[in-house]
Amino acid sequence: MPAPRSRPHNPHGRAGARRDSQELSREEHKELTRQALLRSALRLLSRNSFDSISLREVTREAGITPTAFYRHFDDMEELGLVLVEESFGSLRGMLREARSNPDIFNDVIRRSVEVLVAHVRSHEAHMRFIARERHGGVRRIRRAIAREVDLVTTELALDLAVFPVVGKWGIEDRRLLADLIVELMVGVAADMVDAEPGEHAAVAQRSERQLRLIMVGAANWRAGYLGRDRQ
Amino acid sequence: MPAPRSRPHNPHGRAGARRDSQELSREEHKELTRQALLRSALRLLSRNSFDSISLREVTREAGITPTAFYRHFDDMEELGLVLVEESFGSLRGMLREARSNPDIFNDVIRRSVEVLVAHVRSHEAHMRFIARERHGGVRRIRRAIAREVDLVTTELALDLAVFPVVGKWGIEDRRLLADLIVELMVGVAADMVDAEPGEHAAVAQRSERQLRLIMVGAANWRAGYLGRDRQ
DNA sequence: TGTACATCAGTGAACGCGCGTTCACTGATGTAC
DNA sequence: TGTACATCAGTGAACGCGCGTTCACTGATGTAC
Repeated sequence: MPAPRSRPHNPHGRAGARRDSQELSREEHKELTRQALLRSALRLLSRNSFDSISLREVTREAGITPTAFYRHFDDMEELGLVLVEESFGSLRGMLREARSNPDIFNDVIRRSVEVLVAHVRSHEAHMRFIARERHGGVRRIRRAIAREVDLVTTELALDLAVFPVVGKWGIEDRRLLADLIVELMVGVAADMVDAEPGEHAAVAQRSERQLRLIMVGAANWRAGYLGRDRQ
Repeated sequence: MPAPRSRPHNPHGRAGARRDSQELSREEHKELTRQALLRSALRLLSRNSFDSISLREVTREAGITPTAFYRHFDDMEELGLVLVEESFGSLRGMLREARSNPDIFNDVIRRSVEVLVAHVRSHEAHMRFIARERHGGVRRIRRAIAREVDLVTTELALDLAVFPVVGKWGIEDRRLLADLIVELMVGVAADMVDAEPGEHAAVAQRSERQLRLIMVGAANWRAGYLGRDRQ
């Protein structure tokens, strides 16, 4: 006869079950489980792509039964869309700050790369998810990521207005430049999450130099180069 | 009682079974089936990522039984690696030609973009596969794609030696530039396979202008910009 | 040319397994009085 | 403060299904004589 379990459905059990149940409200407890599901999915996504991980795997990893999943998300796709939001949540703020902070105005390029590198290090799983699913097999997730990348690009294009030379360009040309920079940044993030931690510095240095090359191009850009004659 | 089938295992049956069996050797017939498996996988990969399509789906699409798959490949991963080879096979030759052909030397940028765009149009499924699996969930396939992209980059870096200004750079700096260009090109291919055909021209024009911006950067590049002081 | 035999691409049944989703349920937490 | 009841996060059994891989097989193609 198995010993009776007084608390049969606390997924945060492991070590702290009793404390959880004594200290957390039902609402807080539910939120913890939700976070556990999201973290579990991210963990599985570091080895597989989104459309190949299963609802059951995620719940197993989170320590709850498959059925309980539906208390938190309608299906896996909804969970995936939340992961997209999470992934861009803090990143956009940090990038904007890196560009606007007057202290670092003098070397925006180096600082922007540093911010990105730091973000990739501290949010590795999220960034890998973005790199993996940006062109992945789930249309709605691809679209959600494209929308977020688009927002970052638009913000960068606006911020470029305060820079010398580039600031005098039209918004369309600034967007072209912003698009190029963002594409490079996404590529750098993708390279980093796939590289050994020891290679991070080399990847960062390479991308910084590439970014400088782009800026040299921008600084020496004349209307003719851009094919304005076609507009 | 079902009618007896005189040719029970010709997967190319559909319309031409009799002709196949009369005209093709066993070896040729096997090759046709192999091609059918590869094409079926590509078709499925336009909607899902590699690690979520199943061996059974591929054989169903190809019109053979699951068991027969093993006459052609050890497992799905081996088939995937063949797809990587196929995807880069013709592309590398075309890109090299676009750069070396003297007739087009005068506008290498425009012609390179045109070649890429034409290739994406005519090999859409292959290019989507590359974009999707470049950061996808199967390590060996990621590695195989990275190796191929690396080869393209190395070849471009070598060919850049014959260009004015850039030709005088060291191989490392040329590789940095080549890497930037290839990253942009891969991004363009990924954008195109995800875009409506009607948007292809706009994507191509945007990338051509971005490529010109990079070239302006290269033309005006001085050692100091590159952070040579660190080497 | 015909015959006897070898090869091997493709078949079809079978296996154990993990999947997503349903359902009625349990029992701790929360609320009304 | 205590009691009776409502809520609802998580349970566990059950379902039908598609999966990868095994196995012994079939019969057309290929080869030796």
